[in-house]
Amino acid sequence: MTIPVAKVLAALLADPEAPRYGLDLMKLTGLPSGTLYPVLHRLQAAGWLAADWEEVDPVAAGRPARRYYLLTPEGVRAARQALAELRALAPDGRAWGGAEPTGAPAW
Amino acid sequence: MTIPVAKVLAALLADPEAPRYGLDLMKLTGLPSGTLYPVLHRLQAAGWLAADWEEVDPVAAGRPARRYYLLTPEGVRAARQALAELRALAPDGRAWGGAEPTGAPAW
DNA sequence: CGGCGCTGTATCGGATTTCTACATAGGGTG
DNA sequence: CACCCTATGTAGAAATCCGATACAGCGCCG
Repeated sequence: MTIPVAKVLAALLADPEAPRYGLDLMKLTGLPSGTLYPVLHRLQAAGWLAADWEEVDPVAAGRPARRYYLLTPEGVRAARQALAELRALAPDGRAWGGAEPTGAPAW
Repeated sequence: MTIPVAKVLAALLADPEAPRYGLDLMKLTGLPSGTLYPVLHRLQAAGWLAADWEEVDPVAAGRPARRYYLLTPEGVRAARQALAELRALAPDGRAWGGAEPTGAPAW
């Protein structure tokens, strides 16, 4: 898990039913294409993400066909857990239990 | 910002007055030394972290001297903001506003 | 007294990941 | 025809992570 990957997962998880495409995710996450597309490919390879070409006539639509991405059921589970771990890492209050200060330096 | 860096900042921010040393942070964050020490060095270079050797006689103490790390005032501010951004990225509910589903694929 | 484990800090090098450019390709506009 | 927009994607350099390894001294055990 890296932060760009987490951003992509968060965007997809915002509405797990809604298919997203690359340019869409670039705007949602703020990631450049050179980061986003490799991430999407890796998520596919991991089986977290399914991809399909939009079935549209580019000429009629007046734009290139999009490649739509949707989290797999496994991807939804995994993404939820990954984000939960991230959340645990960045606590709101100082919930960082454990370990009293270990000792004072000489200063 | 990367996740290991965030872990270090979170550990230091749990009690910003408490000086921490390497092995301490390794246990708190779960990071291996090969990750932690470079992170600490980078944070120092960025001016977020101050470091000082413990002034203790290793023989008397029965252990090696520790190198204590403490967030600078700027480091505290920056760390708080960095963690706040991370938190915003991993929302609890689907607070991921903006952008309705952009369109439906053919499937 | 030799070996092992513990505390502590630290570097090296391979693998992974990020990001700045650039590439491609078609449509619309001035 | 030049230029911008949508859209996906690759190449190469730089940053980063992490397992392995290093070093050094102390204490313990047989």
